[in-house]
Amino acid sequence: MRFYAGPMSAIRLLVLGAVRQHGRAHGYQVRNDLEYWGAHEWSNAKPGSIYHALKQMAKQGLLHAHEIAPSTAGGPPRTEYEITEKGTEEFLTLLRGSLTAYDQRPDVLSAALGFMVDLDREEVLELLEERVLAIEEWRKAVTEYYTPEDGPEQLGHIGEIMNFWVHSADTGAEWTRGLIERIRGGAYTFAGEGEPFVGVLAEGQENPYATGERHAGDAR
Amino acid sequence: MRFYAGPMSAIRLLVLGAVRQHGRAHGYQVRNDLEYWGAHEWSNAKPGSIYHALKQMAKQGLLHAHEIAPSTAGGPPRTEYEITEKGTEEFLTLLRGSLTAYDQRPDVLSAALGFMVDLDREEVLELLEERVLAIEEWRKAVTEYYTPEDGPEQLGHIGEIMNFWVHSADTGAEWTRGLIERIRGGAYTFAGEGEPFVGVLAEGQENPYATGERHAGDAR
DNA sequence: CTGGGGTTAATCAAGTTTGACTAATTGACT
DNA sequence: AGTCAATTAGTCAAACTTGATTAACCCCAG
Repeated sequence: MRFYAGPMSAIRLLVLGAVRQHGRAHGYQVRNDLEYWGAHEWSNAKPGSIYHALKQMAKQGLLHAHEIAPSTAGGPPRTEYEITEKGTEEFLTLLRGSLTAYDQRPDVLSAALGFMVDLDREEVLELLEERVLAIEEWRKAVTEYYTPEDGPEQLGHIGEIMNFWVHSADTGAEWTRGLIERIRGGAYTFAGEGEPFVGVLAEGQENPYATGERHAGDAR
Repeated sequence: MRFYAGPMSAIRLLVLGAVRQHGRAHGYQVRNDLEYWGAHEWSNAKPGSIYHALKQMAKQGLLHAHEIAPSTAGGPPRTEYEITEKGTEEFLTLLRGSLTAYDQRPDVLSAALGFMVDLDREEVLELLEERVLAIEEWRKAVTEYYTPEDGPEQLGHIGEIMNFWVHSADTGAEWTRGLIERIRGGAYTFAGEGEPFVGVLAEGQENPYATGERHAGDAR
């Protein structure tokens, strides 16, 4: 059921999606877009990780690297990337998987939410319904497995750990149901429904959510 | 507000705590305890990470390594570790920080729950109250910062990302309040309250939650 | 016309995480 | 006596992440 073999962080999805929306993008542009979405707050989208992901995915044929174009706006020459056919497939696979699978890493779902409008409304609804089912199954498996024969008191305070997971699963499912309702009710503009929502910064546009001072407490 | 500089994963807290409970432990013992607590399901407590953490923390003086003792039960010779004074301090700092700080990584809180009984009941209550406050502050900062002047509709579907964080924060705070009530109501046995709950496997005791087949769906 | 500060863009070393692998010993079954 | 599987214990290369640093270029105050 795991769609992608390897560490399932959000970075690949984020970078692939950013490059895809631009058509052609260099690292700094990707970095800026992700910052615009606040991704540096809730995911590991830091410069090093972004450049690493770009190179790695270029090596794997998911991106095509256009060798150094001289910068038009100061700074060192830059490498531009375009998504390949294989990369697009990977993007869609990751996106569908991240919407469906419950792996309790909030960054993965957050990233997927940012790109969900790249799919059909109907498909997103199906995927989210599947997500709810996956959460419910997960919950059932966990509670059955971790309940000792002689009652849950046997676990002592350790039981609070399970309690916490289960609570997270339940509230996660509840939230997903809410999202399903909003989408079913006509919210947002999905693929093939006309003018898409613009989520990238145009060349030269200033970033209202620019980085710098942390503003959201200590949350990473 | 961040108590520990460096990647705030749960592994150091888990390993320090496991060694501490044993008094003296080798890597495999730690690995087994963490498995017993289900930590391999909800954290990065995999063999490689555990052995790495042991070595690293020994290098940093948090653990003292007793060089190779011949194994008494098969397998290659093993290195035993004891926690040092510095290590105990670090453990308590990490533990307090993990209970207090809201960094939305469920594994950190889970690990802390497992060790909370190593502190006084009163202190845990204070730390958890502080956690609730931290969550509320975080929420306020995020909603204020990410609300465009011309109304939240401007964000389009991207707003669902924030909505998701905020929902997680709210339900996290709610759960914490529930835990506070249970603890205040006398649940569990904390430091200095007599017979502590035994959370480690004795030498030779079989592990009822032994690893192997994944049982909890695809959750990592 | 120069040199310090900011912006653009990317690199690097150090540390961490991962999944797969190695290796030693026991015990059980031939 | 031999060997095969399971258990015990740990190592390793490859990949990933991080924070700091580098490097090119622009602007403009002095």
